[in-house]
Amino acid sequence: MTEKQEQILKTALQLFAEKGYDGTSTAKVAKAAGVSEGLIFRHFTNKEGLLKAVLEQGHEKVNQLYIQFSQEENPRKRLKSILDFVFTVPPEDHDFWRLIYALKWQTDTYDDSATAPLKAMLKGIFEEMHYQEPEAEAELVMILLDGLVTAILLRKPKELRQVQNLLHSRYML
Amino acid sequence: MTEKQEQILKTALQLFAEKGYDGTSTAKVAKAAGVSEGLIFRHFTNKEGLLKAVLEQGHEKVNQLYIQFSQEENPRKRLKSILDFVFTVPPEDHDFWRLIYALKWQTDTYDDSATAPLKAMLKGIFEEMHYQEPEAEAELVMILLDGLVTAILLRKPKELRQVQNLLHSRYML
DNA sequence: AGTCATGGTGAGTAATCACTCACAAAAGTA
DNA sequence: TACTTTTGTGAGTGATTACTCACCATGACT
Repeated sequence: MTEKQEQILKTALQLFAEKGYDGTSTAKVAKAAGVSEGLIFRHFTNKEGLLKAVLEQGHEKVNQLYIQFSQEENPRKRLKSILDFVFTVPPEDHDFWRLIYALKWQTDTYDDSATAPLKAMLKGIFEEMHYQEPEAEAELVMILLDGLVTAILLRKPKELRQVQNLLHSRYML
Repeated sequence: MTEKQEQILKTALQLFAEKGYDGTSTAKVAKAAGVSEGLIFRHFTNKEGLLKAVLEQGHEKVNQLYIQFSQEENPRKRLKSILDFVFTVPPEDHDFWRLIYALKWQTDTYDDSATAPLKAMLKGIFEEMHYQEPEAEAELVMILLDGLVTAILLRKPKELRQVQNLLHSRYML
């Protein structure tokens, strides 16, 4: 991976997250990255290939995250680390999450295989914690996480801290 | 409002929701609506004007919804009607909500003035119900509703019914 | 030194983009 | 009927789109 290649990926992520995939031309990416437009196609074949490359490097981070969660010693700590993570998503990852969340609404892109492992983990957690309906509870938390990430990424509500405390007490964390 | 005008709005909503605003050209809208492209600009000035017109007719429905919620006789019923609404969003309105949710991620479009009245209503509900932190609780429900709509519009999880029951018992509805 | 793969450029390309405009049909008004 | 306004068309417009390609530079291997 050359320096210019990394620069392209970094710039593309930035612009895709900010203006949307369809709203960002390869010409703009090239210009902002300080690179000729042809180079994008040399390395990534086409615009879709560029998007895939951008997403791929992000997905590695996500997988590491799942591993990190699963290594907590008991279900309660696992749930806490998952929940607390979304309240403190690293700002340098905001662009990536923004892009992911924006792309969800593009019909031909959506695919929930990326979230399936998390859902399975949550179900396991609630089974271990002897909840009556672990599956539904897991789905509810998935829905909650989704809403939380959305709020944090684009509304940044001032009551976040209190919401976090509310959830801690509700799940006894 | 002429027949062709309505046809344009209907088609635009459909395509914007499906392919995104940036992913839909005025030429495609015109063709799908069975109308000359020039007519779009005659009636709506430009593409942005078309989007605004599409959104406006949707917002009327939303305001009626708020009125409907507020007319419930007590806070518990108000909360129930809000919560139950999202579980049964009319399919004919799905395109509108899809568009709204997709546009949220477009930086230059987002504006939470449309959701502020709902948040205020929720706060009032939890105050009347003597919750300890009505503001935070309202924010949490806003976040939940956001996640719920997302799930219903594009994942349609099979445990929806159970999630609804879970929420009913959790808020004692 | 010579060869070759790889990285990088910039000027092309046809197609599509949002938008305009001269014009005509239709509808309203007197 | 005659006049005006509104609705509608379709062939334009220049700019931008994703993408190609002939060409050059660099460095590694023989």
